[in-house]
Amino acid sequence: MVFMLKRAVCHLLLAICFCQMLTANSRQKKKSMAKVITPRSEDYSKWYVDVVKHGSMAEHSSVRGCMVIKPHGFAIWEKMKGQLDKMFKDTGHVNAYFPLFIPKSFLSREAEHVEGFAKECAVVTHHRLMSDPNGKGLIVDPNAKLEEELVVRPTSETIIWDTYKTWINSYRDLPLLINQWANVVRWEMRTRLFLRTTEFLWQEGHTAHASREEAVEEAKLMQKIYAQFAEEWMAMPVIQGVKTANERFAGAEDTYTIEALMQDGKALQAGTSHFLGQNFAKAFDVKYLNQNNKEEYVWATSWGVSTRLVGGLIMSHSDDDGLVLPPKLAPTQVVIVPIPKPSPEIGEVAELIMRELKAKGVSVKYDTDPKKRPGFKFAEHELHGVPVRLGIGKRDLEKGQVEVARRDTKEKTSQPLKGIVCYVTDLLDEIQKNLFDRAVRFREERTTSVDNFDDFKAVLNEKGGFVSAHWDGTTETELKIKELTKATARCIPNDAVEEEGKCVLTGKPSKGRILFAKAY
RNA sequence: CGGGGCGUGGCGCAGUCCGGUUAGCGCACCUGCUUUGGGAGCAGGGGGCCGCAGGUUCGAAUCCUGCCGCCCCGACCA
Repeated sequence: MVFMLKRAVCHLLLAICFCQMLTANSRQKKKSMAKVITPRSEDYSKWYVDVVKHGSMAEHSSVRGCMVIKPHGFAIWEKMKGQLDKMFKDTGHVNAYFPLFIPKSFLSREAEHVEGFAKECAVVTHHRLMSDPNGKGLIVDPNAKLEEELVVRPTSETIIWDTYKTWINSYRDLPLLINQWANVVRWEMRTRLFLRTTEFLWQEGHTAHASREEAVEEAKLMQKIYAQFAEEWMAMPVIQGVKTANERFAGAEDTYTIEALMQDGKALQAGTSHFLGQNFAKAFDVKYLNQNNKEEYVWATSWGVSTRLVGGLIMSHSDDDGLVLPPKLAPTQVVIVPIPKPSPEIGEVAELIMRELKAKGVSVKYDTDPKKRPGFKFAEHELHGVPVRLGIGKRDLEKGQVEVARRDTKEKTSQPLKGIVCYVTDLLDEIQKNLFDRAVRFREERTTSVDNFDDFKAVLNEKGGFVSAHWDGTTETELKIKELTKATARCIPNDAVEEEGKCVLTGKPSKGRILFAKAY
């Protein structure tokens, strides 16, 4: 009896303590944790814009559809660019630069290519402005009309193949493996920060080869490189596959793609590599003399990834507290926050840690801003996606430890100062891996095989993600599916197995499954 | 191009329906003091042709007409 009473009292005490903790907690929350990010569950689009904004990635400019990439966002792009550029060069490519302007007539040389891009081109018609004779401001000088209008490049195949014509004469000039980093303009009707802007930054590789086989091999190689980059650096798992005829690049014989799945269950085409056959060689009359002194058209590829990848990066890992960046692409990998403010003692320890981390190639910052308090800094670095935060205060120094907070799981632990550098470098590796594994798990949960159209629709509506289904191989069916479900054929995966089946829509025979999804 | 929304100090908004002191509030900024282990408090201070152009009126951020711009949702696309 006494025992039971004791227990009851004990419970009561516990309950009271718990209550107090709760109130204290929620009071604190209400008072200090000003949430600036709309939760994903509430409004995914708004969440995305909030993360971009508060992560200091980019903002809308005063020009419709165009964004300003801010230093933090640009630093991430620069890291991506640096790694990709290295991978291109390691596989024998060199960089060059071709003009922003393309004569209008060039674009029409390759029939399908025009068809694909004509509707979204910005066109330069004049080369001079003048004061408005009727008042203030400037007008386009009607006397300064261009003889041939210039198109702002939506992609550079035409201007590049016009140039290659003069560069390629013999089989000795092949293969020609060139890449350019550039901006392009596509006048889209609807834009979204990073994912689809009127002007965007990208790289475009354009290669010329002596044989079909070699060109196909090149296109596939670049797909592999993109996939490797996405997975190892962005921690963004991708499906490698080939596009259906309908989704193919305008002017290509085959388009190889990497497709990623975003947290809202929509697919993102993250990079494409095209086997162009001899289409552009024929359109621009690019021939070479083979070893038998016979003229032949060259075989071509083109491949590109853009600042859209940054959007993919954000939507793969970030959460309701802001950006989450994979350590390999984070401009700052570790931040040290003095608690409550910088002091000589903390500074000494911070300098020591920084020196050792930098020696190991880790980018680290010591946040000495005296005007911001620790809590503010915590929130700010979380919004910016800094993978690891070290908190050092007087209590830590006394115990010879530091507080380690990881951004991906938001776990906080105290670690001994001794060996902290190894701990942190290991932790960065672990975070990189965890982000990738987490994204793979998410994609697996959101990839569903279906065998009839009712299930197909139900899966798309209820859980989204990739739907793996049989398809009869016709564009007609593909379009019908799109009309009925808004889902598009993302790709025929490279690792698809041969499997007899029936088309999910028409019931006609099919030899394998392909992936469908609603897409960005 | 259709549908919706918005335009007011650097940023975010209220005020507009129903016209009437000196156009408010929060954040940020400047000064000072007190603070500092999860977005500090107090006091004082600076900053506005209310998107543009006409009109109605004694009087317009507010009403009317026209224009411009941006965002969101769709159709087109990376």
